[in-house]
Amino acid sequence: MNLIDELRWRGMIQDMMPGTEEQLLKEMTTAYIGFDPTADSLHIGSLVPILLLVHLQKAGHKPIALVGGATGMVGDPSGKSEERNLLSEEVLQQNVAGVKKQLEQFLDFNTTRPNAAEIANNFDWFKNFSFLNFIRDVGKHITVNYMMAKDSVKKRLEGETGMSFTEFTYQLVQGYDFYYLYKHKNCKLQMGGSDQWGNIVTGTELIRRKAGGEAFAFTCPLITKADGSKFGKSEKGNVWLDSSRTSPYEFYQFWLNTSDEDAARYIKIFTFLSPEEVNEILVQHKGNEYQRKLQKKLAEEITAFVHGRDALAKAIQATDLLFSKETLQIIATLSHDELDATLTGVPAVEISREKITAESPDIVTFLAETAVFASKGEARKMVQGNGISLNKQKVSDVSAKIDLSSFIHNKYLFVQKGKTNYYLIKAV
RNA sequence: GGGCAGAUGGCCGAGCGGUUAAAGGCGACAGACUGUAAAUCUGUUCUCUCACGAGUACGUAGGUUCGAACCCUACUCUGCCCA
Repeated sequence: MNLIDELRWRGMIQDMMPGTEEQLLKEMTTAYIGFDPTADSLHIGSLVPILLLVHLQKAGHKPIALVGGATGMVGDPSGKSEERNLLSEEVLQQNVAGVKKQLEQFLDFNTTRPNAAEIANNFDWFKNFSFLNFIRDVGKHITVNYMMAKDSVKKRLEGETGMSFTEFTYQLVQGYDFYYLYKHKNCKLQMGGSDQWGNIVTGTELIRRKAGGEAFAFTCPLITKADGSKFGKSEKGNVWLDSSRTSPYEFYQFWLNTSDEDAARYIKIFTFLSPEEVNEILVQHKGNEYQRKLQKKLAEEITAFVHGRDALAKAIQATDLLFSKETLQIIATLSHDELDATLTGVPAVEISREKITAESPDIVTFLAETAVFASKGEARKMVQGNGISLNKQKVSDVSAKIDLSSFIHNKYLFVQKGKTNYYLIKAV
């Protein structure tokens, strides 16, 4: 299978410019994707573009990951119904550094290879590009009529929030990136999410008009969930690639909870499994959905890709322990150190032993103090609503007292909020 | 610079002098059912309080009134139109 065939099979191609496939078959092609430095870590929404670059490199082409130090200063209006707030320069620089570091994990930068990956920051070519020069050199080639026809612009003109000149300019800035990379890196292909199509096409247009060159593009569909809710959110918010923000355990859990319908699509998109392997899993899954082999495989593959095999092993250990029917019995057989090691990544809170002995607080106070809940009121509602378990035992009595005897090994207390959210409380 | 419209809880959106902590929807969380799914049904969803209750809140600051999200004034911000 060639690259495009494979990506098509995986469901990763939405739109493609004519000639793209031929270009990729003809020669080693340099291609790029831009990443927005809106935070100092990428989240799983960026996983698809990352994977596109990885697939591209595996197919023998040369990937460039572009960090938008400059475009991040402007703000992409695509898919946004409102004007964005500008990030300060310091924040932006931190973010660029963080994002860069993460991207480096996923691609092969070994310069002995002809298709070694590269990282670029568009701030490098924009920082000394004056406004006047920009509007003369770049702006002159694209008509306002053309720019206004873009969906991202049209929507905002029709909407009621309007659009600043800054964001209106965005497509030109990004378009120039493509032109610049075309000129200086012989980069002929840009990829991205389907929301980027308009911006990308402005780039190819600029290359055509300004350089008389031909450049190509394809986009992948935005990841959706079958129930229509937003992909990439857990009850704690974004799912990040940075393990200090979202632990491998939480990351693994996120994927494990994918619905059947979604998982069947995701396994093609987010893993490198071959069609045969995927088919086999789908066949095994059918009729045995309760075993959730599909979700497990999905979670394993992605967690290993992002966090490595060791982290995956720990995530599975913790999962097996917490969601087992014999959690308590197993724990009884483990030493403190073994427990600590097994439960890496499970949200943990420490509380002083003296405090518990001295106060033996009621469960509501206790849960509020250990930060499982923000307030007593919230904790109370949840206990009354039958949503809290201590050491796997439902507790619905608001006045229940907590003392050291509640702790396993005199040290560990498992608080469960709902069915799936565990907090480990350690008495120290 | 001038005219017009608007600013309500995480979001959308009703309310237009007392019965409004503010309809409805979305989102979020929980319960039931299940497979740690999905769909469905139920409950919760400003803060504090065991609770009775209390405190804040409808862009900001004043004012009118027994009483204001609702009326008046000024200001701020947003959009539209004109110059």
